[in-house]
Amino acid sequence: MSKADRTKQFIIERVAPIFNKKGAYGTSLSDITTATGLTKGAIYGNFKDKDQLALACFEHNLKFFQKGLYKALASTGNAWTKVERFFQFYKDSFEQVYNNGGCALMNSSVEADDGYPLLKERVKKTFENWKHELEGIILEGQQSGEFKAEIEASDVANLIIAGIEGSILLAKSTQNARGFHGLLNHLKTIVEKELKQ
Amino acid sequence: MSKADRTKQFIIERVAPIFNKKGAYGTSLSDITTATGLTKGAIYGNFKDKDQLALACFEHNLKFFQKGLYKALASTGNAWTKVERFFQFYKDSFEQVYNNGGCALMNSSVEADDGYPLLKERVKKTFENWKHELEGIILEGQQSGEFKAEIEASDVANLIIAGIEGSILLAKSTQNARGFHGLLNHLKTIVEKELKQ
DNA sequence: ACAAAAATATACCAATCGGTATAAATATTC
DNA sequence: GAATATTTATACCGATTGGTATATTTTTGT
Repeated sequence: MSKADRTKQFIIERVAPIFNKKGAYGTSLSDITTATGLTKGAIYGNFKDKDQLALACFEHNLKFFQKGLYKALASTGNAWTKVERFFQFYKDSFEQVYNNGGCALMNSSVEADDGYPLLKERVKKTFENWKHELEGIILEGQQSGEFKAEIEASDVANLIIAGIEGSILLAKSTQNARGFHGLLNHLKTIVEKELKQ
Repeated sequence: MSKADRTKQFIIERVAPIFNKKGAYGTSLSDITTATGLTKGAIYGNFKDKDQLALACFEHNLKFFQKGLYKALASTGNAWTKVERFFQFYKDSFEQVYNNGGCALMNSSVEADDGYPLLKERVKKTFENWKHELEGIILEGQQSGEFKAEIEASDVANLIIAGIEGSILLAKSTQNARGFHGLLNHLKTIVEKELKQ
């Protein structure tokens, strides 16, 4: 790993939480130099411009979620266990998400929605990918006879995503972490009823 | 209505959608003067500073939702009809919300979350008020025997809010309006099952 | 350890930012 | 319609913005 690669990584790690909190527009170059202790020269030596750094930080913030998703997916056990592990991941990491500025996907979506076409496309793809993975688990459960055959996997996947994102927004807005866990439990119970035979 | 009041209103109406789309940080004074056709002098003659204008625009954007909420609440009929009308309001106005930059409450929450303490507090209060109103309908339905006595009104209110907000986010991010209506129907069915005797 | 290459710091740029003092123009009141 | 009060336009302010050319320092390969 070259010096440049290490510095790149260092910058991303320091700056990613700030981008998530203040947004790409809201974070200034001086925010970036202060947070890293580096000068503009170093920043622009490693990233072409602010947009590219913002994109790299988005990917970094997303990795956290993707790891959790794939860990749940890769877990042994039946389909419901996987869904359950996925919910558990959100329960376990809520505090960290809360302190990191909230869900990076939601934040980026809101900021990119009416501008930033590149980031907007990345957000879209990530949501679609997320949905696709959840759908996969549900279909798996249907094929094994664990879940009801008549339910629409796509609908339940959407419900889970919308429910989780909405819960994060509500909990963060009202500064109510306990409410988040209650909501997630409620959502899990609903999904369980919809899926299980 | 004085000239100033009319101008204030004119500015708010022109600028509110821009604030909702680009955010308070993201909207510049030149955006504002371009959108209104007025000069800085006129803007600052009617609003103390950009923050005050941003707050006024937030209130304006919110009025739209509040009107829909209270119209559903004030409607005649039993509790479930009110809940149903509330869902219907979101179905009816989704296109407009979509074109206006999404849910103002979500957008403001995301931007204000780590900064803007004044706006953050307004967002929090609005969510809490929203929840309180929904809770009221549910309790009303429980008292009349229309809804199950054992369910927790607060939990269902939270679920409705989180579900709707999450649905807006998902639909807007993936540019899938049909998905929004599907999600809302799904959510309504779930809520119906939870509430009704 | 030395030379070449790469990475970082410094000093600067034009453009734009939010905001204001003042002059001009427009409403309002009588 | 004239006098006054209010509203809007003009011209400017210092500060900050993202970005860059160049000098200096630090890695790296030998």
